Amino acid sequence: MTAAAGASHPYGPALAPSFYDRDVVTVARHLIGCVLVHGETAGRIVETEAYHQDEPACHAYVGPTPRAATLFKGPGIAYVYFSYGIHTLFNAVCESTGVGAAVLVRALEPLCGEELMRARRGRDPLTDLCSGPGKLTQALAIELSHNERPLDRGPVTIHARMPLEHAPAIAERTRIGITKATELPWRFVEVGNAHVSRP
DNA sequence: CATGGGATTGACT
DNA sequence: GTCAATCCCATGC
Repeated sequence: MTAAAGASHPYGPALAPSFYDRDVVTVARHLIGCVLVHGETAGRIVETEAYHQDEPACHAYVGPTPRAATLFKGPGIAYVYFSYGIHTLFNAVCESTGVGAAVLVRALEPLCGEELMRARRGRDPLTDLCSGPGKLTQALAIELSHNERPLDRGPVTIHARMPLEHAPAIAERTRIGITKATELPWRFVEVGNAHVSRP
């Protein structure tokens, strides 16, 4: 890779808060193909899910509890939380301030820092580095301290699709691993991408 | 304050 | 296919 210290990323510009200030399902679809960056590691987003306060699978459904408060604090910030006592899950908060909504990033195609990802994950196969929401946070070293940090300024940032890349083919699915509102087709995957968590 | 469950993963039958 | 790990948070007494 390139990357002298201080050099700009070889990706498009970081997405502004206005990108996230839209219907959360639309944002989930548009995030496919964008690039998630943290330090020397980066990956192309290939799987997302939308969550909104009006449906019971969303943490914001019960209102702004201490954990879910982040979801109401305005578009373009990170929502990071622990699941199953083991894994950290990364979301991008969407829609207007006061509305609880976020996109869960579920899988990445590694672009930069693959050896660092392998070291952090303790695994070798490329498709086992970021092919799940808990895996990608471990590979990119995303932690609870990144909660509520702005996604256009970092330390964790999301960038527009790589300039020369054509628009990805996107398939719509139902969300995974939830018990409520399972019928909503709010999961988006890039068709045929080997890094998706579940085909 | 005690308890139960979860937007998961990895190891094992 | 099954199942344990492990801890924060929401809920209820």
